[in-house]
Formats: sequence, structure tokens, C-alpha cells
Amino acid sequence: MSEGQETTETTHGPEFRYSPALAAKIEAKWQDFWDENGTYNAANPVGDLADAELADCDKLYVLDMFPYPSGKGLHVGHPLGFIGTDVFARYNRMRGVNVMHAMGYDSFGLPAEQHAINTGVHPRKNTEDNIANMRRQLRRLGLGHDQRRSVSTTDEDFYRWTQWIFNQIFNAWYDEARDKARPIAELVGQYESGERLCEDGRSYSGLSASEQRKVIDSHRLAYLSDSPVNWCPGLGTILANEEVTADGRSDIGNYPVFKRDMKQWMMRITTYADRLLDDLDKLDWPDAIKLMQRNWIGRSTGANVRFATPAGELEVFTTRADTLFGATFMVISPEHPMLQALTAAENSAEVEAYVKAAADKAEVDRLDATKEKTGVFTGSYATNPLNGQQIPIWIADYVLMGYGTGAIMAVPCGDQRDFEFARKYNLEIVAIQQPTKEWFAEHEMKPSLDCSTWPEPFVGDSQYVNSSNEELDLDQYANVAEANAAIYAWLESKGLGGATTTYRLRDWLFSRQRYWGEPFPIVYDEDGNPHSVPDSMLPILLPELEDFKPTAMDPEDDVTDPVPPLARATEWLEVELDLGDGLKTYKREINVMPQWAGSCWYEMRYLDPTNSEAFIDPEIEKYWMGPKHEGHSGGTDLYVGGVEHAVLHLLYARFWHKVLFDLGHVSSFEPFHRLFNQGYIQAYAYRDERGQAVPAEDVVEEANGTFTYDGEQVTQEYGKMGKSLKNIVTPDDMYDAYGADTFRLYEMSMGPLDASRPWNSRDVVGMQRFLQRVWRNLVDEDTGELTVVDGAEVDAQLMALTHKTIASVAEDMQSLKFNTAISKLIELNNELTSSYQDQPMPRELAVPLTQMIAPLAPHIAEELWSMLGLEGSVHRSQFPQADHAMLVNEQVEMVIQVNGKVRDKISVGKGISDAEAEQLALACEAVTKRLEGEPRKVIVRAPNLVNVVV
RNA sequence: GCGGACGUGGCGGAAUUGGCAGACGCGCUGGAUUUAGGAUCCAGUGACCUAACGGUCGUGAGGGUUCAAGUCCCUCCGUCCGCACCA
Repeated sequence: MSEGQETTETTHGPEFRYSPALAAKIEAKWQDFWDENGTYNAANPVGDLADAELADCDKLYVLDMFPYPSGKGLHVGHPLGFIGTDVFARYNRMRGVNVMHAMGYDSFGLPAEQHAINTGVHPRKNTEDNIANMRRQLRRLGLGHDQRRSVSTTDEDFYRWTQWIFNQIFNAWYDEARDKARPIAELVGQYESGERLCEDGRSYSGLSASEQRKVIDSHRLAYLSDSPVNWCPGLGTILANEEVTADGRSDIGNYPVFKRDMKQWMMRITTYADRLLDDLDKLDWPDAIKLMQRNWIGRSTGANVRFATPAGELEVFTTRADTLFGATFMVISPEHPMLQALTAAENSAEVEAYVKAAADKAEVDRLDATKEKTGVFTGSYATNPLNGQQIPIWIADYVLMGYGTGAIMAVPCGDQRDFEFARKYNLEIVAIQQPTKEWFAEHEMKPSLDCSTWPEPFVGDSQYVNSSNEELDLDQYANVAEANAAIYAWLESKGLGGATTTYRLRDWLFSRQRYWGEPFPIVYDEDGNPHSVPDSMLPILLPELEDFKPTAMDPEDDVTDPVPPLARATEWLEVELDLGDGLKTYKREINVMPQWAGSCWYEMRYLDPTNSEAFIDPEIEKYWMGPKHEGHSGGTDLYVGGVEHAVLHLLYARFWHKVLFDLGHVSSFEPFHRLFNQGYIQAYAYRDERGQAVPAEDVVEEANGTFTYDGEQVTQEYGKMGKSLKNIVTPDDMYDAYGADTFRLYEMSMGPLDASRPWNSRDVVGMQRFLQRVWRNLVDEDTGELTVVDGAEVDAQLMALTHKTIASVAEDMQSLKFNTAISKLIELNNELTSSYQDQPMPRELAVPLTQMIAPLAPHIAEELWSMLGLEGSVHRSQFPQADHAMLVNEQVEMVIQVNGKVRDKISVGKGISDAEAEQLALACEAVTKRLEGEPRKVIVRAPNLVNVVV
């Protein structure tokens, strides 16, 4: 250490103690070395990044969720997953595996644009600054990424391929017969040859060119739709369902969201609903996430039933067709297309008022399930097909247009909502099942089929009653499944409906009225038909705008139409193209893609970032992501990220990947084979008497367990790190106070990777002490010289402990249990510390110790490795192999229990027989003094345990 | 309301198949070194009883199975998360 630097030392002590200053010096040195030497470069089988040495070694693709380069910079909670994947990747690299680990930036998106609105700084400038800062913070952490593969979604060379994939989706249709997407040209072929007829039965060749376009466009996987969307004036854009919270506000910014009709780009994700659901079984994902995706897709099997009404057939979806005899009224949604026709003249005023009230209601109120149900009678009746009964048709906003058919048959005796509604409006309730004895007992009432005596509807399996006519007898059944089967058959035979499946999942709303996103590769002709721009003309660059701000809107203004910023790029807006029928003028699409687009495929661009011919070379995709065997999904080997992406990103990315799979561009049918959700790091925050947050770092914990700030008592709370709570700790703070290795070790030691835990800055010192002891075991703190000796005799017990540690650390690292790996390394090091307090440590022990800490604390390990005079980088060395012969102890400790309580422990040979073990146990004093006469029973588990029952 | 996960010292957390509860770290207590300590090192540290030897209790609460339960079964309580009128 130079004299000049010593003055900056904040802690005293020997010159070569492993202090923060020394750590900083070591860390900077090796970070430069790794960059210069490409230590973490991964080898591709072909292409620019190919490496002949690849040969026979295994591959591993470790992936972190694509980070957004936030202007706020990182706090200590952000890198938790990054460190976890880094340790795992480093460990596997040391096992000789070709490891892919890279990091890029999901850099399009609203925040940069919102920042631009506030500051006037161009989003690109702002985004680039943020990426640079995040790169710096992550580099300082010592992550072993292949730097050559870092991509950003805002790179023109990246979004060129995002647009290319959009074209693939636009130019594809879903062939239900083959259950896969196919190029749209093949559909055109089917129509032209007459193999396929239009839905209305007309022949395709008889249609006008414009009509033909409409037919084809209606099959595309990306299509324009004029349907109700989530309009958020506060953000000046519309949002996907997934981006709207349960209380009808925007996920970002918490602005009100309104439903209104607008023409928008949609992605036909619903055609993939079954595959997205069923293929979850092929994935190694946490059950909780699979469940969330299953719920989101919401597949529900039931039946469609068509009721006769004066305005024609009214179709409903129900999961309980078996209760059709009990359907005593119907309810349709206020947005139902048949409402007009069903409304009787004398009811129209009331109905209109109700519809208007429902439309004016914010989503918040509309979706409040706890509020009392409301509705009005339309004046029309439908016919119950089973008993011919005329049943009234009501409208009510508890029936949603977005699910099923937007209409229901109400069976008040068997459905809570219908029951409440019938009670409120005095509609008929007829029992069609005899509730069980238990049910009546539970409600402390006498069995009765008079529903007016029931406190709630009966739901479940039970004997059917009042459910038969001349043709159908459900009264013979006592469970829902059998009754459903019978009625499905009846409905089908009568042509009144039949079994069907419906989904909660809706098509994905894909356009945004913003500036900072990928432009669509779409132009419109003079008739307003969309055409994709030829791949050869990609990328369609974002035009430079003087004023890129979206038109400012009042968050409550749900009337004014959105004006996307690109509408003001007047020169860019129109373009002359020859798309096959001569040079013509086209208008560009002025919406941009949502932020999810880039993250739907980025994991493949890491693999082949320089490819200018394809988004990825198929051979490279196959090498890194291809299925491992028949039926294997393929995809990344490990994907680590937060649970907040459970449905949005993970569902969209799976959908795109499947389209690319169907079209033959990738060999894997899932993008992420194994998913792991890291926990969150949260922090304590403190408030004074007025409820104001006070700086958490200056709060003192008193001896009595209370907390004070500036002598005043404050209250503790626990939550996210954030500016408003004044409890942010940044990686930079940690680098300064302890160094990156200590910080990494602390984050990994706090608990299992998937658990959330509180940050405690004062606890970090424990890991610093550990590294200081490791350092001191190998290096003289006064001279900085290595103290390790060659050829010294090694204590057999320490050697055995080292090998035991190797075996156990290796296992822990492979299963992402870094916290226990660290505890075992500390134990080993503590043993070494006490054994070699006064003498130098043998090289035979020092080398494996250095290698074992390398994945966790890469800088100090590299420094020690170099001081040990070893070749190359420790991170490219072979992880030590446990000698299994050394793991077997000849002597083991046998536990002696009396009545299940531990009374003694004796050392025995590991090969001891049950009989010998029993004899030894019965002879020991702890047993004899408790034993009167013969033991009642002796359980022997030699050589570990003997339990004497007296 | 429905679904899911989880409850272990003062704190973060360990604990293959049921077989020594509390590894490791923080904090705390005592000691060493030091002009000094918010540095470093060493030792101790679940609770209770006991002068000590030793003993009793102890994994959210209650019950059960077992020679033996943090782990398996039943009932209840609490916390967190997801969905939320999905027909």
C-alpha cells in the first residue's frame, strides 16, 4: 500500500490487514484484469463468439431477469439475485462447465419518458446515463459476466429484431387443426385453393381485394381491434389488463383507468391458452408461480346453453349446467350487444339510466365485490328449455362482458351472487338439490326444500330434486359430475349447447401511445389496411422529435382522445414504398410497442449478440437452449428474478417463444426451463412523533429495546427501501465501508436466496471479520508476505475436515444454498485459524480454501491465488474434488438415550454391530443409574443411536 | 370470500429418510491487546431451578401417532402473498 493512500485509511491496524482500503485496491486490480483477459467469456459453437476449445464440456445458461436501468441507481436490495446467479455461475465455471452469464438492459419504458417530461432531457440521453451508472455499480460488484454480450433493448441493432419478430407474429395465423402457428401465406394458399371457405360459407376468390384482406387480417396473431381498452389519461396511454390493478388504477403511477373503445394492436395470446397452461407441467418452476399463471389463464370447463328470447337466442356460459332446472332468471351485462333488442319500451328509461350509470362508474367501484348488487329488469323473458318456464331477463353490472358470453343463467338456490340478487329483487328461488343433513345441521335448521328458509345457497354434491321432465331425469343423480354429463348430452342432442371451455385470459393489448418504445414495422395503405414493412427495411428507427412529450392530460379526463407523440413526426409519418403493387404512399403506425416486447426474447440475443443475419443462429440457440431430451422444454437452465413478474413478463415471453417455436425459428418450446424467485431485501424505517421518517442510519437502539433519533423516541416499521422512508443503503455505501467481497458475502449469508429478509448494516461486519481471518491465515498483516508453507505435514483431522467441507460446499452451491455454504467455510476457517495461530499454514489446505471462497468472494480469492503463485485465474481453476475416502470417519459419536432423552454420547467404531452397541449402551452409567431391572425395550440404530426404554 | 406460503433464542437464520434443536453470523457478557476503541483477537451466551454436580422446560396454541416429533396426522390462532362478482 502506498504512503499516500495510508492517510485515507479510516481504520487503524497493521499495514496489510484486509481493510476496506486494501479490499478496494485488490478489487479494482482484478476487475481490470478480468475485463482485459475476458475471464468470463463464454464460447459459442459457431459464429463470431465461437471457440474451438468448447469440445466436450457441458454448458449452462444462467440468466437474471432483465433489469430496467432506473435513474435512481441501485440499492442493496437490487443485486441480491445477481450475486446469487454469479456465485452459481462461477462455481459451475470452476467445474469445467461452459457457462453463459451476461447482463443487458431493458431500457425502453415509461420512467425514462416521464423523466423526460419533467426535465426536458431526451429519453435516450437519460437512458444511456442510467445504463452507464448501473454498469459502473454492477462492475464494482465483481460480477462474472461476458461483457461482449451486453445488449439494450434501445439499441437499434436490438430493436431491429424485436420488429422482425413482430413481423413474424403479424404474418402468422393459428392452425387449430395442427395446434400451431403457421405463416400467413399458407392460410392464403388454403383460401385460394378453395380448401378453406370463409366463415360465412362464401368462397375467398369471390371476394374483393379489400374483403380478402379483412378475412386474412382476422386470422393474424397480431391484429387491430376496436374493443374496450384500459385508457389511462394520467399516463396518456392505454394499458394491458395485467397493468391495471384490482382497484382499477394503473400499475405505474396509480392513475385512474377508464374503459373505452379504441382501435389498438392486440396479440392473440388466447390461442395459446391451453399450451401455456399445459406446458407448465414441463417446467421446473416454483409451484406458487405456476399456480398464479394457471389462475391468470383461468381455464374453466363448463357448457354453453342457448335460451330462446323474443330477440333471438341468448347464449350463456355456465360451469353448473346441471342446475338448469333451477334457473329462474337471467342476467346480462350492461354492455351486452342484445340489450337493446331485449329492452321493452316501458323499461327502456330505467335500463338506459342503469347502463349510463354503469358506464360512468370508475372501474374501482364497478369491481367492488363487497358492495350490494344492483340491476334492473329489461322487460323481456327467456324460455327455460327444460321446463318451458318464462324467466325474466335482467341487466346487472355484476355480470362482466369480458368473461364467458357476458350473460348468465341465474340459479339462486345454488349460487351466492344469484341468491343475493334474487333475495334483493324478490325473484323466484327453487331448490333443485336436497342439501345434505350436515348442511342443515351447520345452519342449525330443519331440512326444508323451501328456499325462503335458507340462509345461503347450497353448493356441492347432493341428491337432485325437481330436476326432471319427460326426456331428462337428473333426480336419479347425487353428484355434480354425473348430472353435468347427462345434461351435456341432452343439450347437444337438442342443439341447445354443449360442453365448452372458457378462459379468463384475454388477448394482449400491445400498443402504447408513447414515444420511448419500439416503433411498429407497420404502414397503412389508403384504405387503412395495415401492411408489415419488409424485413430488409428494418429497423424502423424512432424519429427524432423536437418535442417528444406526449400531450399532457388531466388524469380524470376520460373523453379526449390520446395523441401519440409520433403523430408530430410529420416527415417520418408518411413514406413511399413499393410493397408489391407499385410505389405508393403509406402512413406509418404511430403507436409504439409496450415495454414487455424487448424482454420477450432478450435471453436469445445474449447468445448471439452480433448476428446481423438473424435474431439468433439456430445452431447457437440449440446449443444453449435446446431440449435436453425428448419431451424436455428446453430454455435457460436457470432464470432468477422477483416474483413480481409471475404473470406479465413470464407469460408474454412464453407466448412469443412458442410462436417462434411453431414457426421453426427455435428448437425449445419454453424460454425458461428452471425458474427461481429470489426474495426481497427490505429494511427498517423510523418515524418521529409527527409521523415523519427520520434517517434510519442515525437511529440508535437503546438498551431497553426502544429506538431514538436525536434523543427523541421514534417508532420502527419494516418495508421497502425508499427515499421517502429515508432508509436506503446503496451498494456504493457498502463498497466504501467494506468492499465488494464482504458485501457479496453478507447478502449471500443472510438466509436462503428465495427468502425475503431485513437489511441490517451493522451485521455486515461479521463477513468482514471472516475475510480478515482468511486473509490473516495466509498473509502476514505487517509485511503483506504470504505465510503459506510447502511440504509441511498436514494434520489428518484438518485434512478430513477440509474434504468434508469441499463435499458439502459443492453440494450447497449446486443447490443455491449459499448461506449454509458460507457457514461451513467459516467453520473450516475457524478451525484453521486456531490450528495455525503460531505457525504457517500448509499449502495443501490454503489452496482449496482459496478456491472454495472464489465463487463467493472472487477478488480476495484471485489475489490469494496469485500470491500463492498459481497459474491463470482462480476462476478458471478446477474446483477442488472431495476425496470420499476421507469423508468416512472411523470413529463416530453414538447417542445414548433413555426414554428418548439424550443421556450420554460415546465414541464407537463405525462398523459396530447392533448387539455391541446395545451392550455398550446398557453398560454406561447414564443408563445403569436409571435402570431398575430389565429395560422394557431397546431400540438400536448402530452406529448412531441407542434408545433404552425403562 | 377463494387459493397459496409460512410461524424455531434478543435479531437474521441452521437442522438428509422422524433420531443430539438452535450450525453460522449479528448483538450481548467477560477477558487479552491498545494512549484510545464504534478496530482486532480469545472465551461464554435458549429459558428456568441449583453453591455445584446436575435437572426441568423449550420450535405459534391445543390434541394425537411413535421407543423417539421442529419434521407425520387433526383442530385452532397469527403473519405474509396472489386472485378478487370469472358464472
